Amino acid sequence: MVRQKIQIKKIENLTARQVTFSKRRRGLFKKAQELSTLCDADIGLIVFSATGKLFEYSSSSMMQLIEKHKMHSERDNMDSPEQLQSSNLQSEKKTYAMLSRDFVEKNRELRHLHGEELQGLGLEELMKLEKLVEGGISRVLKIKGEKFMREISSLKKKEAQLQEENSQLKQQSEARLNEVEGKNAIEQGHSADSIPNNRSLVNNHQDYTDSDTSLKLGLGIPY
Amino acid sequence: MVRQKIQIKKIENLTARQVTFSKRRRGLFKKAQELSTLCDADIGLIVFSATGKLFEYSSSSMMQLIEKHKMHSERDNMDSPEQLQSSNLQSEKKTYAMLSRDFVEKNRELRHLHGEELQGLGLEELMKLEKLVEGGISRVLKIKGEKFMREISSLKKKEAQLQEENSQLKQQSEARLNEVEGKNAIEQGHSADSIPNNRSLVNNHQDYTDSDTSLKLGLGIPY
DNA sequence: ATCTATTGATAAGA
DNA sequence: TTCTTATCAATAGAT
Repeated sequence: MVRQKIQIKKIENLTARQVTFSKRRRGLFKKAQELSTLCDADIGLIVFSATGKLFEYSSSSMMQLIEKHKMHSERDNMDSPEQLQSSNLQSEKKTYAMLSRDFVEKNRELRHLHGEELQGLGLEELMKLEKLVEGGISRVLKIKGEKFMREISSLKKKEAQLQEENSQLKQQSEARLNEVEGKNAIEQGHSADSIPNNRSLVNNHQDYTDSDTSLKLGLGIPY
Repeated sequence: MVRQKIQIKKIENLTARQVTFSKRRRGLFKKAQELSTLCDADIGLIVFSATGKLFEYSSSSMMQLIEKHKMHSERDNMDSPEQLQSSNLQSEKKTYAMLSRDFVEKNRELRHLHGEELQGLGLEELMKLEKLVEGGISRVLKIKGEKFMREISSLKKKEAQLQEENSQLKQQSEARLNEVEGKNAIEQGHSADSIPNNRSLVNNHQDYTDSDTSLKLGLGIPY
């Protein structure tokens, strides 16, 4: 189709045929892959060269694709009168058929809920669908709202606790400052370089059990 | 690849996707047929659209081709010692498993879109779901709105037509009244009990072709 | 393999 | 769906 247009008939020259096979095979596989990607299609392509070599492409699993294909062709052909097959096999086929029918159905519903393929529907159906999707979003929003509320209230609780702890720590700190100053006043002149109050600021609920502040702290915080 | 080069990724617009699917599918089948003819290759091509519709091409018999393919893949994979099960059965089992897994998945998604089984989901997932359902309802509402608009405009058109018809019928009626009165004036005394104007009000476009009113009526109303 | 002149395929729009 | 048209992509023939 280029330097000179070619006829679509078997290429007699072996070399030319092999070259063309290689080139066009690549082109074909590429096109198959593109179609599968662009249009979300499930594609299987099997090519046997004249020499019997196998080349294949499939967008998912060739096996699955072939099974799916079998189901389809069976469904199409099976209104024929000769069902001499084992009932086991028959029931399996029925199961397949039902599964695939159901599958197609569910897919359609899914696409509708996603807002696709709506052009063919009537006003009645669209309004039903609207109710359905509305119901869906309202429930989604409800759950989301509840989650947010829970998260917010838990955060508020934590905030309150932290503020409480904070103010109590301030009181504690001031109390200690007063205490230290008092002691310094009493011990004035006895030992000038003593450092009696280098404990950590928190984790001291056992200390000063006579202090109102420490008591509240120990009760209010679970961890 | 044309008016504008496109990215090879899923086409999001449904209509565009369907159109592209249709065009490229044809192109792909043509290329497959050409390769088969030119290079004497045995080719099978199976395409499932996103909606589950099957399209297929094969240069010989699809069944034969699939059998041939099975033999090849078996030779490649089955050099293991234990081929207790027929590969046929194995592949069928796998297909079952995949189908049912897919089925469960789709059902879960459906229930989520319906707003069910949301308790286990995290905030992130819920927000994604909200977007999804929002997109769905907005598309549903868009289509519904368009339908309503079309219906409304068609109703308005009909209303205008009916009003036009109405006013013309009024004119006609008055014209006839005048005519009758005129005739009565002329025929006064000749035959007192004649009833010359008891034809139906509508469906008389052939009558009074010399009357301006009737002429307009005949032109303006299509039925 | 690589190069290109040409034909073929096709995206966008009607 | 089908047609048209402007472009991009595939590829026949040569090297």
